[in-house]
Amino acid sequence: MLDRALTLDELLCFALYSANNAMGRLYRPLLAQHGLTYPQYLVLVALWQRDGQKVSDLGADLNLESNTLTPLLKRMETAELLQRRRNPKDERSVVVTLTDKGRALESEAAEISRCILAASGDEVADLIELRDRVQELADRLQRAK
Amino acid sequence: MLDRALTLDELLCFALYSANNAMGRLYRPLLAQHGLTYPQYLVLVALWQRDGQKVSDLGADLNLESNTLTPLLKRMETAELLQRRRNPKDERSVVVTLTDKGRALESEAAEISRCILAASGDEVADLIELRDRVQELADRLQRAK
DNA sequence: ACTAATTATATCGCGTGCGATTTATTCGCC
DNA sequence: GGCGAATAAATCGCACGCGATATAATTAGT
Repeated sequence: MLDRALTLDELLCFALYSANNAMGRLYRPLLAQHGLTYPQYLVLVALWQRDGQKVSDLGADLNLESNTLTPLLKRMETAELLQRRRNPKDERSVVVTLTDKGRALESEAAEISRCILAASGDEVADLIELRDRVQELADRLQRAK
Repeated sequence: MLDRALTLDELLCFALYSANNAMGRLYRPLLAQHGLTYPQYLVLVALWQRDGQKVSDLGADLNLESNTLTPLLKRMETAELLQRRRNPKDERSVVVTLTDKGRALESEAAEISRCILAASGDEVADLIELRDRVQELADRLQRAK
């Protein structure tokens, strides 16, 4: 019943940590061509799917809070990828909206995904199953909090 | 053959990103009790398995480089978890060795793993299979670089 | 044995993640 | 309608990851 310290290779958390870092290293040069970072790209993906979200909505999508999102979104606003405006109906919240430039990048995204897919090798069906299993784990860990 | 931008839910990279963040949030309070951060814990795991490694060896274990490891190891040295000494045989390299304090923490590690395991829920066999699949992916991404 | 190339760490700057706290706005209750 | 509680962002500080570069030690080639 687990009475010793596990090795790196035995740790699920380390596999996730390694895979996430490796994924980031793969995305970095592809995204840098468009002046994006990895989390900025994820924000764009969320906004392509549904534009005009509040900061807290984006936080729910990405499992992040304003302490991470606010500075990130400000940098993206400076890069003219999106706009941040106080909601007139409720001045507490801030609505995030894509600019033309931010929307235009969507057409480049498929090419990036193709590059990642190629590097991930393997059968697409296997990757999809892996994705779903990892996402289930993420959800379980989230709830365990 | 993938002619559109994927949604967040479709992205394997986002599943990994979420799971890794969630894992970190779960570990944080457990590790904080011992004054550790998540990557510091991974360094300890590597050293418990094999003490007296060079910085570059640790880098190979963890897939990190000196730009990340050097400051991290310095903080751990300040916390008296380990020692950093130039190798007398080759003054370019630095050998990292656990202190008694760093070694002593190994006995606490099993308890931490038990907490994480509990939060990960599910069958242990499933988690092991997931870990291996994620690790395979990490290796594939690493090689694709 | 000199020197260029290589190797091993270290340094620097930037963009996250996140705990802790603050500020601004709205809601709830009397 | 006034006021304390709740809600939404923002701010601050710290520890990563990593690209780019610098520094120091060793090796290789002649």
